[in-house]
Amino acid sequence: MNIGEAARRSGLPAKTLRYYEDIGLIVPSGRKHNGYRDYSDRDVRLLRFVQRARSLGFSVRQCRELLDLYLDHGRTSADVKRIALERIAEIERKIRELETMKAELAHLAEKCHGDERPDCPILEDLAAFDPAAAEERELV
Amino acid sequence: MNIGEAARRSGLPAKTLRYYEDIGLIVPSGRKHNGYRDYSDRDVRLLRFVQRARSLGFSVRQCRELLDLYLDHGRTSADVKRIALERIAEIERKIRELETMKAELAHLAEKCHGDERPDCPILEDLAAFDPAAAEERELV
DNA sequence: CCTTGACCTTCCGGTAACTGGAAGCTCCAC
DNA sequence: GTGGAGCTTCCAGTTACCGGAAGGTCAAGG
Repeated sequence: MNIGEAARRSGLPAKTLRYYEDIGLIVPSGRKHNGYRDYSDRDVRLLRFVQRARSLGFSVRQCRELLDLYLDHGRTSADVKRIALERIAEIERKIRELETMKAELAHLAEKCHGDERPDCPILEDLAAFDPAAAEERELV
Repeated sequence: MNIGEAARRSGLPAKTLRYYEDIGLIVPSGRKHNGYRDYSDRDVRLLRFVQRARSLGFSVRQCRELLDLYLDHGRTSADVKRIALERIAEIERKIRELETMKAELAHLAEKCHGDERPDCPILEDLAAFDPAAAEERELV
């Protein structure tokens, strides 16, 4: 099938399919006489696999690993689980980071009147930032 | 002062200071006779301001807005607060997205034995992904 | 038979916010 | 005067694509 149909069936833009071919992630089975890419049903299954993995936040590199495991019948589920747990840990780190930012911002926003006057605790906080002190807090 | 000293005092790499000059975010007050960048204490204060704002996850574009407000004594705190609240909303969106990913992954990882056998619910989930059905779920 | 429009091709540039590195100049201490 | 640290500019690479230009292909309709 043509790239457009493969795009529709996989839920990915045609541009992305070309990109995945470029980087060697998923290369269509062949080309038609006219030079058009020819995707097989299997190709579409792999594309969907990657689409789902990407939607869970796996990087393209990780998708490649997962795809390799998927296609390797000698894999162990332990290998797959390890990647998933790493991804979970990564997500948790990111969430903690965002929660910290949110708490600091919320604290500042709360103190800000948000009126027509120029005085603003948010700007004052930004302006008072001392990297040396911040580093010490991090070391504690 | 030289770029190295300004970097130390602001907590940013020298490379970043050059980058900020390139994009016109913070341009050092002048140059010395030898062509070296010359940062003033005020420049360092602005660099710290940006460093702190970046650490709260503001984009460089948003940093520019905040910096403009900081330097505009005719600003209103309402403008600043609006930017902060937008950033908070953005953070909350991102956290929700990550929480969803984490929940799905955790669910899959839990079902996976993680042993030496190849059978793996994680890979099965990825392989069974149906973009049409996923889209319908989204529309609900 | 020709045209029109949808679809396909490749290639190039841009995104955000830097980071790394090469080639070359400057300054200071020994 | 020599060595090393620090400075300069410029170019390329990172991630995962997206937008667009220039041009080939195909099927349907007049």
